[in-house]
Amino acid sequence: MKKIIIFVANMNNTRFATVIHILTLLAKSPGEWLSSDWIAGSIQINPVIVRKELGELQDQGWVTSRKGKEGGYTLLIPGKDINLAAIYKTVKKTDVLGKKNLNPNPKCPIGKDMNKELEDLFAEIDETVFDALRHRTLESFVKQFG
Amino acid sequence: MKKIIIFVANMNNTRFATVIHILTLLAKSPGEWLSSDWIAGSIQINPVIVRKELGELQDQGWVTSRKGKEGGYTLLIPGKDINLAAIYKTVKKTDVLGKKNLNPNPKCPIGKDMNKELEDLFAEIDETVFDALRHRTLESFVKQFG
DNA sequence: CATTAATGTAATATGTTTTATTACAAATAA
DNA sequence: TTATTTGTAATAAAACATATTACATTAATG
Repeated sequence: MKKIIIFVANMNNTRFATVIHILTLLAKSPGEWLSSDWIAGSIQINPVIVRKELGELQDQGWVTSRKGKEGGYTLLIPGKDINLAAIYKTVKKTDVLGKKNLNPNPKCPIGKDMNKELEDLFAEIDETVFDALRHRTLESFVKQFG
Repeated sequence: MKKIIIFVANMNNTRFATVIHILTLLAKSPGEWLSSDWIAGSIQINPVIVRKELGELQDQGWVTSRKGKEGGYTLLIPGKDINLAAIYKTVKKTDVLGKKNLNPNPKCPIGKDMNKELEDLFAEIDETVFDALRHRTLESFVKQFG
């Protein structure tokens, strides 16, 4: 699947939950082909959303798909090779601390430098989250399920 | 200002940026009364938004206000006594990793436990962010400005 | 080779959240 | 008394997220 992404505005707030749910199901059934309809039934969301997220997971090289009868999706790599920071990055569209205001007043001595200072702070906090997620893997997450 | 909050649905994505901007301006002018209009002019957002955020900052006990001519807002406590985790908590409405899906399928062995597992993970990441923000203060943030 | 079932994706609709705006009562300085 | 400011409700507009419909394409299988 090839995509040229010009600009994606939407930050889907349930995307991390959705994607880790999808990956958990796939990791629990290695070698099997799960359909978007079946996966959607577990999450109880629309199957088109599931297919879209699976498109991103294919872009990451984690998943492949098969069309037609008996088709579906399956994991290409073991869960221990997918860490949660990488999963988060596939769905993350805004900084952890949110968005900056677009036009702080350049004539105000504070306003003119605000976004530069926030840039540094926001980047640092994002890194903190990545660090915390990096040492966790899909495998360790999946192991928690009975 | 007393409020009974039944349920607040809105998570304003620029709220952290807005609130830290407001607090920075107040901290840079100790003892002065800044109007919501003047503050809004620095951020270049609507003054009503500024007054709403200042309402929350008053609830925290950090700020007080004065109505009427020559009125405005001023800081009640020094910037070193306000840490960024506390600021984040005043505006935070969702977990860092986002929202959970509402109704994972209880008949699915994965679906039925998903939100419990996500709950733990999401709480842990939130704590990580609080920890990173806790050792920074408004004072240290403000000092960065020329 | 017709049928069935699945992905991939566009287009559209609906719902939710965020931000801005309008309006005005209440307060207060001068 | 006038001018100015907060506090807040109500509404509007914009942005974002999710769901739905539709259908071309692909592939297994009887």
